Amino acid sequence: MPTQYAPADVEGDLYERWTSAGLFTADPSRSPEAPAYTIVIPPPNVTGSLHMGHALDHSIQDTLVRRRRMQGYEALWLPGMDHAGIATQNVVEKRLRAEGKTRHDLGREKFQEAVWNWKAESGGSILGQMRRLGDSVDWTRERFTMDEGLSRAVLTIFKRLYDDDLIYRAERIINWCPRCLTALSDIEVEHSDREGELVSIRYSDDITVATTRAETMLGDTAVAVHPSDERYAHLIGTEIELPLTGRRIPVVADEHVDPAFGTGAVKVTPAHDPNDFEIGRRHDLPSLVVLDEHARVTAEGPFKGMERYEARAAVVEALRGEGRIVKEVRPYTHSVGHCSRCQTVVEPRVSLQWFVKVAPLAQAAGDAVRDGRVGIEPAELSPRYFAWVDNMHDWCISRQLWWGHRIPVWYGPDGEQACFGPDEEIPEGWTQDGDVLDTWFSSALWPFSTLGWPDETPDLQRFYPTSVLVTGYDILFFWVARMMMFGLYAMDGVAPFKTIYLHGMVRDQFGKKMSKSFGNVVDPLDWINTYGADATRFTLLRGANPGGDVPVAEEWAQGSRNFCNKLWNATRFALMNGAHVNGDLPTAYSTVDGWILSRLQTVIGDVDRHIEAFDFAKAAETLYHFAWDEVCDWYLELAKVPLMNGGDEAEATRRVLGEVLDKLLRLLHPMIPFVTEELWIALTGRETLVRGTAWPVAEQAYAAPDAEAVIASLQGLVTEVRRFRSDQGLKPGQRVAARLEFGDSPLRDHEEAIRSILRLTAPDASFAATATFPAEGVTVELDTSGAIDVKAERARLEKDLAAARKDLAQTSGKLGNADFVAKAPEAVINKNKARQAAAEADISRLESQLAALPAA
RNA sequence: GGGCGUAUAGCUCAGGGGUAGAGCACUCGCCUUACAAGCGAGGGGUCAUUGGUUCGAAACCAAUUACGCCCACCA
Repeated sequence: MPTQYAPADVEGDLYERWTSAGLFTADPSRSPEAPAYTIVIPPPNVTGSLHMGHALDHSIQDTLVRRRRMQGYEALWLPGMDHAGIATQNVVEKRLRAEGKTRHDLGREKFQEAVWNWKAESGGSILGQMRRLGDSVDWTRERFTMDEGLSRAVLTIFKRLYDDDLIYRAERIINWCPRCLTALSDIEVEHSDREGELVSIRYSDDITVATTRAETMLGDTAVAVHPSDERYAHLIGTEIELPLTGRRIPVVADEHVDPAFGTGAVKVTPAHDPNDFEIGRRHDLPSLVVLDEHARVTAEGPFKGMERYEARAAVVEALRGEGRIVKEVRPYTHSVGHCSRCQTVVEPRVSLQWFVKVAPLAQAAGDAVRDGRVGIEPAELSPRYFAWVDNMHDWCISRQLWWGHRIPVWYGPDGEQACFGPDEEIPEGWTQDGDVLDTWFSSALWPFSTLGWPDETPDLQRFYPTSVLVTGYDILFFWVARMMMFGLYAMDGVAPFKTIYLHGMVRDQFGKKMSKSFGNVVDPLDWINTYGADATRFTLLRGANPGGDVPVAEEWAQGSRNFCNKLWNATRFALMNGAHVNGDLPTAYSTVDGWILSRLQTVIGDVDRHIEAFDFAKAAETLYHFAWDEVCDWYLELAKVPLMNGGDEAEATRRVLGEVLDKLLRLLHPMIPFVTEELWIALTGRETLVRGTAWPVAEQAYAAPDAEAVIASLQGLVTEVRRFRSDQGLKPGQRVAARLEFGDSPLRDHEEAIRSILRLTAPDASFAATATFPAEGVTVELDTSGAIDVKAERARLEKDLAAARKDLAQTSGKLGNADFVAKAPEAVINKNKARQAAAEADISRLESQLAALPAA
């Protein structure tokens, strides 16, 4: 074995071996007594490539799934991709544009063909990247939202919702993207503050209104005031003449108007403003559409054909010419909606669209979490979830796109409309609705459509509901809430998952969001290539504190790589020394062996608890410190003595060392599968850790608090002497003669190990002790050849003395306080008493040592 | 306008009513026979501010200040 771990030499081979042996393949009929464990992967966009967010998301899921697999669960991690309607269509259209074409040049069918071709050719590169990460997904079950099976699920549920009157078509005001030329749902609109101009327009002698979108006045069909606003009471029910148009519009009274805002009078444009649309409905006002799908003015007159911003300026100019502008226009910051795909300012627009009636579905989705059938982790995010499901507007599901599931509604020659299921025959002469469904409609079915629904497949029976949904909190609304709605609806009230685990966003080392424009984006593949998949995963998992975002930095990936290398060398050392896992653990073993076995049990329990609690940072941290600080820094060093000596004790230690590494590698395997698999095979000579290898279970029989206390004491002594050696400038490898007096300290059995670890030799004829200090009940005299650094030694003693005095003052203060003695728990009092006594002893010892020190 | 959250070492973050922790960074010394991707020893924090509860507060409570995020149909 080389002295350094080279991930590239093992990762590809191992992954190939795992998949070709079918180790990730779940089987619904295998071991029916074993519980099922299911995770469906959040399907990445077919246009996408692996970014750090995926790497985090997948590392978490893989950790959960691999652990369950080791625990004997029939574990399924189902991969797949999303067709990502608008995003994918945009990409392909962009490619067409490069050839000077639009999708209309191709026509609908040819365009779809082009998208499919593009998908076949360059889509799904993320799947290859998932292999690089080591995702233990079941490739035999890969799905795509536009697959035949999943499309059937889409049509089936559409039909069912349609028949249940939960889907309807209506003319409503919707968010319209004038660039993508399609309707958008509420959550596809991102609001951000934008500088605009608020202009006040005198509509009549009595009424002035204010607006940031002056061009919409061309579509005004009323002016609204508050019903109890005395200023306007006499005008309610009258009509005024709308400037520039000559149209007469009524003055209506509506509760929505805030009399304290502006003039208390509002222009009403039902066709182009959501509020106004509602006012219009309440007062039966006409909706006058004055902007087309490109947001160009359609109203007859001088503005016709102008683009919206051009029209805005022109309208203001014209009004100014008529003396209608009150005061000057003033800058005004207000929130404006942008298309989440292309950042174009969204134009609210009345049009005929399809909607899901969400009230009953959202109610069920809320209840499932409220009554505890589904848990949200971390729980702090539940209020967000409730706020959303409890206030959700009807969901606009139609998109004026060509890439997606076409709405399964046909229109007959005589104006009839009917929804046909996937297996129904379409009557002659009927034409299908031209729109496609929102891409989130099909993703909402993902937890069961991927398992074969609507058919009662073995997969569906065995693996639904899924165990946990792992995703970023940013798509709680987009995806999670909708899966809840559709899952509960389609699966007779059985929620699609038992737990929703929401992780944070990956950020850079300063906590900044990764963004292309800021230039701080890290490509996980770069890390995988440089440091290995395990190091990449471990870095992410170490940062995954529940409820927090995950900062990462290149240096941290290096640290993780170093950790993998540490495991590599620890195992190398073990193999060089004959460690093995054959046969039962010895019944008799040393205190050192007993200590590490005892610590191992605690670590097993801790890691289990942390993973169950989705606390991957702590699980990783626990193993990192156990492996590095305890196993490598202490156990391996202490084990060297018996291993060198040979004999029965060496035999026992070889077995215990094998045991500790065996269990450690198993515990780490879900997080860092490659290096652990490689090392475990080398250590045990067995085939694989992935399947059929038990996840460790803590065994209380090995708990050994006495051994732990002895080793803690040994560590204290060794550290103390090392500190002296370091202060004295003694080189680590330099042998120093020493005399050790153990008294009745339990460390007396460990003299050989202590001498070995501290490079202490036996005193010879020339021995002249020049440093003496008791630590941990042991007196150590060191021969430093008469050349001790008095200044350094004085500094050391004085520092210790100051610390002891401070300690004494602190404890004495407490113990002299009657309230403290009366009210503090006994354990705390005893602890203080012990500290006080120790401090007193230290002070007298240090003082005499200082006095005995020769002058500098 | 609502909701949630955060202020702890240079950076990123854990912790938690009883002497302040980790990783990285930093200083010093080391190729000590698993590992220099390493080993050993260190330095560094009034735990945001102000009050309260308590024998004891960095931790609990309140207010303040400063950030962050989510939702929202303020013309």
